[in-house]
Amino acid sequence: MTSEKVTSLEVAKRAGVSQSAVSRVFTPGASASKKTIERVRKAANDLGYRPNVLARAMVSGKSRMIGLVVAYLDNLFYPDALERLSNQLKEKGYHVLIFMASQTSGNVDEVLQEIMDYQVDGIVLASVAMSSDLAKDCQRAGVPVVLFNRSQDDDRLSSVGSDNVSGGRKIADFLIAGGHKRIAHIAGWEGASTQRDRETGFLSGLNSARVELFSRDVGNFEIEQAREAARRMFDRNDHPDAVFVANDHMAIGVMDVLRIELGLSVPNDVSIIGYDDVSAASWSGYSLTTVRQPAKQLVEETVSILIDQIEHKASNPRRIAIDGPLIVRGSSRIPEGWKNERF
Amino acid sequence: MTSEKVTSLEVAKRAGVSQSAVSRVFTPGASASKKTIERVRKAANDLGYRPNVLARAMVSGKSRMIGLVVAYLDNLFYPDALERLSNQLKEKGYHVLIFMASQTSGNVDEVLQEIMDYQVDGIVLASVAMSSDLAKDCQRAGVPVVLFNRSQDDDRLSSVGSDNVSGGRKIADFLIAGGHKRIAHIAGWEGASTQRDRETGFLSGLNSARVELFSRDVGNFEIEQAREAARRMFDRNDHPDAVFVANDHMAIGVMDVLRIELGLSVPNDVSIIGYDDVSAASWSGYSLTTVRQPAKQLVEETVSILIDQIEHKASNPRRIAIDGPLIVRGSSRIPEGWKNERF
DNA sequence: TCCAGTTTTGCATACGAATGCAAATATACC
DNA sequence: GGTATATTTGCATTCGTATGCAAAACTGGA
Repeated sequence: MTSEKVTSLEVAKRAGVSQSAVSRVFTPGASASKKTIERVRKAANDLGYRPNVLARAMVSGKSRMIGLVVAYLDNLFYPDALERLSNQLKEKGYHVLIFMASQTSGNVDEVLQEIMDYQVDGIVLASVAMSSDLAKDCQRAGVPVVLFNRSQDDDRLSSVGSDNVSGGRKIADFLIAGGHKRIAHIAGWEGASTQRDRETGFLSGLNSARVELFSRDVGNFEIEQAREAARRMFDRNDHPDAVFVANDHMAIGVMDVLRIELGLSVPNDVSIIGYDDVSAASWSGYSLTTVRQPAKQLVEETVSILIDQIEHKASNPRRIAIDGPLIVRGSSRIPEGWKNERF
Repeated sequence: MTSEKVTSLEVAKRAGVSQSAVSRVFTPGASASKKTIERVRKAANDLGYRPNVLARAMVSGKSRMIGLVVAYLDNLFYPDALERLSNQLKEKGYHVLIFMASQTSGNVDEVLQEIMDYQVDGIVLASVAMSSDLAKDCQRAGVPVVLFNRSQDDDRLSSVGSDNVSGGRKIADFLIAGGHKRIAHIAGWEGASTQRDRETGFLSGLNSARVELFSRDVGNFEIEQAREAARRMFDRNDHPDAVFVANDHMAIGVMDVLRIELGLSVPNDVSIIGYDDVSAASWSGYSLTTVRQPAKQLVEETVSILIDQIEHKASNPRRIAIDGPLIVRGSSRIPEGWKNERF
């Protein structure tokens, strides 16, 4: 009745071989004769034996776990990425130990310590940054770190994201081509590199056309704060005729406020553009024009970097920015003769 | 440069004590003198020592990891629950090892085996079922299992969910009180206990009022399938004047189809009711009437059961169904004189 | 059949921390 | 101060598996 785990020793006895033989049968690349393999497999099956990953980790030094720290789980971009990440890592024989970081707060370092306690083989920080000290610790411990959808000026850290500057610029170009005159921006959390880059690209786009930003507010990547920002921004006679909202999650909240609370028409009165292309952006209720972050590729790169560093000791961090297309939908006025890149 | 993990032995040397002393300082409830505690703490700090959870797990038999299997991560109900679960477990010193199950498929058992390989102390199956054989294995291995938002007729398994029968009935009562005459249902995946229970309650409610179900289709808890179900259901002259959609995730897709593709007015032409009360249900764009699943309480119960069974050896499985209130919003015609339970 | 070369096997040890036991030390009380 | 009791300490072992090393068992060739 009580816990009875089957060990390699028991399998060994039953198969009439040594414990090492059993271990070798379950270790890819180790040498064992056909006969032993067969007998051990049989005994293992009879007893329902499976190798203990933890014990294995102790001696090999590889836990086959990847630590993931994630913040904005209510933004569907992240659950989607999480699912992909977990599946792809599973293919490679790794699994995900998950940790929540409370948004913009500074508890990330503490959480990272806890992660390291589990001897993870690698770490993914999704939309979260870490202190320089910790980065040093990770490097010292030989644990590769990948920043997902955020970058940081620390050459010990790899990062994977989309080209946010280029994305921001595309949005500006598109809005200007659409003839908008009063272009506004609702920012995410200003501490985030994604926010800074998107805004930089956006402003440089406006600047090239000698257009000034009409108004600006901050939503901190939180839907409720974005709604409030929208209310403030439109609580005056001359409101913007276009708003770039720093991600889809907030953009959706903003659209609700504009259309339902304020009775404005999107895109006739105001064009809205988001960023990410989360699934809700393509729902017909929103039909949100946005810049797509290619989640599949982002995750593939993330996994590839991790595996390279863990298994091949490729130790130089990589920084990757993948270009994402503008996905034009119904939430924005479409410039004359605009050829849709994709739908 | 290379990986240099600090061990308790090194700390011991530096502090001039034995390895056991170090261990005791870091083991709550073990005895150590003030002096040793102080010296060990100091040495540990200097060296940046932190106990290795895996080594600890080997000897104690407790990994302080909980395995979580989850399927519908695109339904925000689950990311929300995941976040709560992770946070609450963290409070208790546990962490979550996450695994994806591809929806209605049968790969859950395989995934569970992988989970057990990590010697998790407990398992949560979110919206996923397991084979009876596996349940036996878990019990034999002393690993408690909690089914979250799904139940199963196996008295070895605990389950936590809302009272779906009662919820379904509330919806029927409400629609009938609202004077609806052609009441339809779009079901989730019919293999799920939640689906069966919600529908049972719903039908029994209709039955009590001698109302027959007007039409029925299946969306399998997938938004795209729900949309198609809605198109089929409304592709005729006499369509329903009310639809109970088995969860909010699908209901939102259904509303989009009805309002935007078919030009119907909700709730004037048709009332829509969902189930879960995910955050999007309260967005003004949808304002969906729904039955709330009290996620906070559900997770609290889940954690409480797990901890009880792990730490107190309380070995009798518990089955919990928490009643959820009907949240009346704008997507449904409101009966005369209806007193809103809550908003 | 015998030998060199190759493959397979078992022994012993390591990974890092927790813990039962007995010895050593500290504390209390008279 | 002395004895009885309580607390702290170190030693040695344990958890389950992987692996270097040397012995053993095969293989093929002459």
